[in-house]
Formats: sequence, C-alpha cells, structure tokens
Amino acid sequence: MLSPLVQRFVLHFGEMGSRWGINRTVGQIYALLFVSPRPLNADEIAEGLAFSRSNVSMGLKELQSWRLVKLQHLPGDRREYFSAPEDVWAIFQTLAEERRKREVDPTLSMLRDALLESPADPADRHAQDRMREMHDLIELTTGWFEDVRAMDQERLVELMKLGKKVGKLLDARDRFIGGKSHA
Amino acid sequence: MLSPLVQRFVLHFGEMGSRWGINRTVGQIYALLFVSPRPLNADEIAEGLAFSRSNVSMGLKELQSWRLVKLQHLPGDRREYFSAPEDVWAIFQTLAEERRKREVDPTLSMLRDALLESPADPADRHAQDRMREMHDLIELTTGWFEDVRAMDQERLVELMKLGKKVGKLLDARDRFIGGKSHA
DNA sequence: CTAGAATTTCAGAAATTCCTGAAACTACGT
DNA sequence: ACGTAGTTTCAGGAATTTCTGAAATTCTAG
Repeated sequence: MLSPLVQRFVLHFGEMGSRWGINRTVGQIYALLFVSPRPLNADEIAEGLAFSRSNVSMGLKELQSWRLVKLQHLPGDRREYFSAPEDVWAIFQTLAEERRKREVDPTLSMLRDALLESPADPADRHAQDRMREMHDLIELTTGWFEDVRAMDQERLVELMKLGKKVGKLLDARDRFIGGKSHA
Repeated sequence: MLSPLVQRFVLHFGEMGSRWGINRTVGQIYALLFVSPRPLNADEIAEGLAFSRSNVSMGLKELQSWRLVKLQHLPGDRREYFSAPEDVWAIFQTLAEERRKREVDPTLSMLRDALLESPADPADRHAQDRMREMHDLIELTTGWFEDVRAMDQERLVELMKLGKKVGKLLDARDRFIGGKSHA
C-alpha cells in the first residue's frame, strides 16, 4: 500500500515519537500526512498504517490539539480530510509554541511559586538559589526564542546562515556603542 | 524527609520527565541532585524519594549516559556520590547535545538516505520534496544552534538580551554591506 | 423526521514500560 | 585470600499506556 520510501519515513517518525512523549501512532499519522501529496481521510490513514479506525480518530484529535493538522472538506464528499501545513517553518513554530505552552510555562510558574516561599533552613535556601538559576535561564532562553520567532522568516534565515559570525557582529556593535570589550 | 519546597520541585520534574521520553524516576533523581547542596549517594537518594535501591542505580546509570551527573568520591567513604553540575548553562548545553545525538542525527541520516533514492512515481517525488524541506530546516537550525553554542557564554547572554533588536542589527549590517533591503 | 454514513467514545484486552527483591558481581581493607 | 560493604543485573510482577471493536453520537440528505 505505502511505497517503501514513505514506509521508512513513517516508521522512523513512529519511533521518534515514542522518544518524545508522543505515541507511535500519532507520530506515524503525522508523518504520513506530512509527505502526502493530498489531504487524506481517516479511513485512508487507517488503511495505510494498518491501525483501527478508532485509533486514527484519537490520533487525529491529538494532532489537532497540537494544531499540527488542518481539517478540510472536499466538494461532494462528506468525510473529513486532513493535511499537514505546507510551510515547514510554520510547523516548526507551532511545535515550539505548543511545547512551550505545555512544558515550559507550567515549569516557570511552579518555579516562581517556589521562589516566593521563605526558605526554612540552609538546604532550602540553597535549593531556592538553584531554582532561581534555572528560572532565569529558562526565562531568558524562551523570551529570546519568542523574539526570534517574531522576526520575519527571511531575516531569521539570514541570521541563522550568519552563524558564528554573529559574534563578530556583536563585537562591532560593542565597539560602536562604547568600547565595552570581551577580553 | 524532603522539605515541602524540594518535594514540590522533585514531583514536578517527575511529571515533566514522563512528558519527554525520560521516566519519572529519572526525572526525580535529577531534580533532587540539582537542588541538593552536596553530593548524594545512592542510598540517600533511594530514601529521599522512596524508590528501591536498584531503581536508583538504574536511574543514575541513565543520567550518566546523558552526562548529566558527576560521579565523585568523598575522602574516607567508599560509596559513590553523585551531583549535578553547578553551571546551568553547561547543563543546558549537555542536554541539547545529547538530544541532538540521539534524535536529530539519526533523523538527518535517515532523510539523507531517503533523498538518494530515485522516486518511483509522482507521489514518491512529492514525498521526497517534503523530506528535503524537512532536512534543510533541521540542518539549518541545528547547524546554527551549534554555532551559537560555540560562542562564549557572555556573548550568548548579550545576544539573547538583545532579543528582537537583533533584527535592527541585521538591517544595519545589510545597509553597510551593500544596500540589500527587507521591504 | 428518518435513514444511514461518518465520527467519537469508551470499557477492557494487549502491549509496553517501570520497578522491585534476590542474586551476582566488584573492589577494598584486613 | 577472605569477608564485607557497595553496586549492578535481571527475571518477573505491577502499573501504565496503547489499541481495538462495539456502541453511542453526530450530521446531513432526502
């Protein structure tokens, strides 16, 4: 049913899915939609991957909750068709946003709460110091990620291609602004 | 045994751990080591978290394979003591490197292989196009990540704090170099 | 409103992953 | 070399997660 090429891709994503919290089924469904030249309905997916119809239904629901698939209707067909967005950058961003929402935000909020408590003893004081370091790191990196995400794609690619030269750019800026130096 | 503050932190990381591929036990052990003011031996960990000694042993082995804990000996004590590195940036980098090694690299290699095949039909041709897009995106982002990682920490923080202003910096550079513009 | 096509829900079977205690192994002090 | 404290391994039981088929629900055309 599936070509060997697609088969391989789909299986790989199934495996990778389990390494993340995502289950194998969901990974495979997404992989199949990603490479499919046209939207697929649930029965086509179930047949292609040899899963039960209900399993596919659950997987699609999960993918929708991650905003990773688009639902659409084909004229004269009552069934629902699913597809992955065209733009891989957009996919990447969606993934990053959803992960932040589900994993980073709750962690930050837990850390902030913990930092409000008054430490009972030196061990707690040390624990809080560590939590503060973690909090600040997470806040800095996600805040930055957000800034970068907001840039338009063309600039983003430019920035990335610049790669390590960005360090030189920073130096140039520092010199320009006021002679601060990185010894 | 554990203070409520540490308890909360540890439990949260246990939960978060399961969201990633990491199991709850491993997450909790790491969290405990992370906030501990001194290295801990396996028995102390087992007692603090109420796990069996053998479970702790496996968890520590896993953490060592991720290079996330340091093993050390205390003078006059035969037991092995474990601790998390001090520097949260270093931890972050280790995590990123290991994840790349385990998840990104195999994916890139699978994609490269798939791109070498000659597509059998239009569907395969389309699938390959999609895989190429994914490949290029992954390569660009991880390559960039690598470049950024190689910068020294001080500069990295500067870059991150710069945030969205980096776009302006790019504009300035473009103007300087040759009048290219982002409309 | 009714028929029937499409989809979702959900209880429990199947599969997987986690965790433990017992046994095996290692390394060190005497 | 022996005894013992410390650590790891591993078979299998416990717990969790995944997956299915049957039933319930939703939707739409007539």
